[in-house]
Parts: sequence; structure tokens; C-alpha cells
Amino acid sequence: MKLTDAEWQVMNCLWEKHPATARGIAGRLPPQVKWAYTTIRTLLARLIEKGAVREYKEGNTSLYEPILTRENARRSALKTLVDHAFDGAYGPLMHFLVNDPNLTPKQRQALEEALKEQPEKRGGKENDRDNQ
Amino acid sequence: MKLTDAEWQVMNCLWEKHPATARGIAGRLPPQVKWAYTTIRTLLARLIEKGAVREYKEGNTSLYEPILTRENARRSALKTLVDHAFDGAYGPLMHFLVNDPNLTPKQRQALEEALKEQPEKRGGKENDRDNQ
DNA sequence: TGACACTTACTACGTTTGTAGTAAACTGTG
DNA sequence: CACAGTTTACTACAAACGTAGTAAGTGTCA
Repeated sequence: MKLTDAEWQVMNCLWEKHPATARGIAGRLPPQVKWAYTTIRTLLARLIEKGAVREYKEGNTSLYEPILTRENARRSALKTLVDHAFDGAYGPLMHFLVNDPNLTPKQRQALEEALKEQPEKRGGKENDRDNQ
Repeated sequence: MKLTDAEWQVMNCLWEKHPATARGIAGRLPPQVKWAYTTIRTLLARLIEKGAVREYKEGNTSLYEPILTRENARRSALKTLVDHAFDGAYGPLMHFLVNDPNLTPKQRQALEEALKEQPEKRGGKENDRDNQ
């Protein structure tokens, strides 16, 4: 499931709080984003068409809820990035990240700790991958 | 500098070997990608317009060379990803990466090592960031 | 020198994306 | 109930993208 830039904004609002109305989403968009109400509706319609969002009515009003999970959206976005920018392998990405000057010492340390505290917690989600 | 999916393919070929002809690029595209010669020309033209590639003639033939570096393209793509999918912060991305089941134990270990062997190598590139 | 192959320059065209507008339906309120 | 504001349904439209076609020029070899 691939999201466009604008769709990410909407999904981010939805993940933050749902179900939500279009108006509610408008209220939670970052301040720089000033979209017409109908723009948000259009984006929601496209997300529904894609199967990333579900809509249901409460009286006259539409409520929206994410179907695509943030986790899966992230996974998929990361995969796309890795595919075209990092030879399709996570290794080069990691290497780049670790080498990147954007990485402050604090972040570097955080990463290191995250690595240590996560020896092999995962395991059961193998087939949950790449869907949606 | 933002690249589209198709443009990444072309840039990847160019970074791999340059200067290159359009024909040469065609030859180095991944096997699944079967573009008409003119498609590659079109993409190159768009990349030139964006300032990511430079073209010069040798006799009748056009040679192409990347201006945008792979490093910068990666940095920028990563920033875009982080911006919409990870709250604009590298921390959550790292956390996600470390937690991701896509990360094999081997990769995890590689990461760990990369972290160790890169204590604070960088430093002089502070203003090289976010340009291009 | 003419035919063939390759290159270039220019144009094309459907789809996706960003960003809305409009008209009609609905709802709450004086 | 009439009016004002809200919501919906439908449509719009330019820019970006993916993908290529065509015509005209050039080099080469028999």
C-alpha cells in the first residue's frame, strides 16, 4: 500500500485519533497544512478506494477509520525507500543511517541501546509482512 | 531534490557508471525494467531539467553524468520518509528498524558493529546538508 | 550513393496527485 | 417554517508521472 504525501498527512491524523470526522482531521493537521474541507474529503475518498480507510455514517455525518495500520504503512514505505535508494537491502540503509551526520551522538546512543534491549523479541509475525 | 520511482532507476544506473549514454543506461537497468529507448531519454530530460543530471555531447552522441550525488539523494529521500512516516524524527525510525522483523539477526549484528566502528567519524559536512 | 541502423528533438497521452469548487441535502435555531 | 451554516456528492483542472511514438538527422558499409 503506497501513500502519497498528502495521504500521509491524513493518515497520520487518523492514526492519532479515530474514528474521526473530516472536520476533526482538519483540526489535527499540522498548522502549515491549510486545506479546504473538500480537499480532505477528496483525499479520504481516495484512501477509501485504496482500502486504507473505512467510512461509516453516524446520522448524517461520515466517520472515518484507518484500516491500514501505521506499522504496515511504515513497513511498506521503508521497503520502497530501501528498494530504490539502497539497493533493496536494509544493510546499506543501516550503514547510511549510522554514518549520517544527521545522527546526533544522543541518537546514536539511543540506537545502540535499542539494539541491545531488543535481542530477539520478535518472531511470530512472519506472514504479516508485505500485506496491505 | 525529490526523485520519482522511474528516476531512481535511471540515477542508480548513472551512479553506477558515468558518464553514460542513454543506450548504456538501458543496458544497466534491472532486468524487470524494459523501457523503450525514448523513455529513458525522456526521464533523462526531466532529470536535466531538475538539475540532477548534466548532459554533454561527444560528436553526435549525448553523454550523461549525475550532478546530484547518491549521498544527497539518499539523505533527501530519507528525510522525506522520516517526515511523513516517522513524525519527522530519526529516533522513531531507528526504533522501528531495530524492532522490525525484517531485520535478521545478522543484520542486527551488522548494525551493532557499524555503530561501534563509527564513533564520531563525521563532522565537517554540516553545511552540506539539505542542499540539492 | 543508397539503404539501414542509430540518435536526437519534439510531441503525445493516459493516470495519478494536489487542490479545490458547486449544488443539493440536511440540521439546528429563532 | 425559513434561513444560515454544515455536510455530502459530484465534478474540475492543472501539474507531475509513466511510458512511448514519430520525423528528421547522421554515420556506415556494401
